[in-house]
Amino acid sequence: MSTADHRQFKDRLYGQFARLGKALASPHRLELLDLLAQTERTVESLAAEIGASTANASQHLQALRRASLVDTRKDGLFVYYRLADPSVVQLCAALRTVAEQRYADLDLIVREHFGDRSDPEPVQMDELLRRARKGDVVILDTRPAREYAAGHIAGAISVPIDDLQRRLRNLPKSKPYVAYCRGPYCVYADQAVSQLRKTGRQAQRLAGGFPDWKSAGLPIETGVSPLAG
Amino acid sequence: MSTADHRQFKDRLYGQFARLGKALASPHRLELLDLLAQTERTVESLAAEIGASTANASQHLQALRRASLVDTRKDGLFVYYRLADPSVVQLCAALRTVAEQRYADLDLIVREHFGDRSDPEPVQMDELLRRARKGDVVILDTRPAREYAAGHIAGAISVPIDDLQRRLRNLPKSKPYVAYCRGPYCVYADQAVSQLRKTGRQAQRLAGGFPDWKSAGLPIETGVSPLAG
DNA sequence: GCTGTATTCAAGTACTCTATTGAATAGTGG
DNA sequence: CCACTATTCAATAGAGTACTTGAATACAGC
Repeated sequence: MSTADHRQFKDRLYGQFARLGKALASPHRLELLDLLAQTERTVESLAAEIGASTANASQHLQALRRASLVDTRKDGLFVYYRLADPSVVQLCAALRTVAEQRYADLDLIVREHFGDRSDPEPVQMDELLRRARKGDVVILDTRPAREYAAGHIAGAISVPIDDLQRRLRNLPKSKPYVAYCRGPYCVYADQAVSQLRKTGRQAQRLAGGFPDWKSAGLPIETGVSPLAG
Repeated sequence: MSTADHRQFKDRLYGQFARLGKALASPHRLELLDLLAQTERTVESLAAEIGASTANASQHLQALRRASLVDTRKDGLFVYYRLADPSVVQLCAALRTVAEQRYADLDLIVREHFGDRSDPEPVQMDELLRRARKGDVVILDTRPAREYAAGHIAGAISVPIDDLQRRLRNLPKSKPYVAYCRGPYCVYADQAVSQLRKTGRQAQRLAGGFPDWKSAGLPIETGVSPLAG
């Protein structure tokens, strides 16, 4: 166990950790991970969502795969990418936490885009769980139907944000609403809350998104909604 | 809230997160963060420990500072670097967790350097806490005295690994030992366990290091040992 | 086997990051 | 004020990365 051996060990050890760091060093790759935290998806659909060419998205996805952060599954013509491990979600959450603690810029960017989000206050996850158990709340999943089908908060109904206006008439006016979406920086839930409140309904957004709920070990379901349409 | 606005928002948002990723993309910087998780240190001392030139270490430290992961304090001729926030420790821990889950290489590298660590089994943190409360264990902090002074497990005594051989005669032979150090990939605790067992003592290492213990919110103390010498 | 499509590969250019070297800066102690 | 030291800055060459373009691959359906 010479000094040189020891140095070589540390270089190799931290070299492995840096593989992960390198994979996290690109805005596009981080956005891809956030999308894959919802559900597996094809290259083309991911490329369209992040506003990059298919070839470029494919390259980034392969970089993530080389870093063992994602896996693939082939189905006919399509290659589906998915997160390789639940711990990846927690790694992304840890990144988010540090950024929120330390980057004033982040707060500025978010305020500029969302306006002041402090009214109404978001509902915390444990509070939503309590209210859901008492049954005095309607939980809206505002994500695309595919993502709802791949997993959603137990008891939530699927109302993709683009369908909300059309389906408003079928939603009760008396009950309070809690809307959620992909995560704290996703706009869907904010838009849903805004639309619901315009119609006189009581509505708040959930503090986190579905991945946060899931990795906290709170109750989830999969499959399509019996009320869908 | 046009599509273009939305894209610009996401680009800026993930750009901020990627600042963190970029900072984590270098083996040297990750090693520096692990060292700073123990205590604040000067540039030169960090440079020597990671085996890099002072100028090079300084550059990496400045990169970490630009990413807001570390802060500095000037004292006379020396600049002391320290972690900017406890959440940084948890970010490093999240990196470690994913690497352990996904990288078989990591396990190989560790086995090659440490040999088979499964004998004796490391003690988990909650178990050590229980045993410490009953008082039937001697907790050894094998890190350099400076790091012990900056913070250590409550009740631990400071025996830097280089002093252990010399101080063996003053350590009781009847009690069981638990040694800890900087973290799971630090050799000090393993070396201490090996030396203690050679003298017929019962000894195990702690599963994590001091930063893990601290960020788990378990009891800690600061200051020099009354028994030091 | 042929056609059409999703994905990957390969090549090229522009850009960024890394480590080294030697000089510049800022502060201490005489 | 001077000598000394810890740290940072500046300049460099080399390595690695990002995005684009166009071709190659692999598979489904006919």
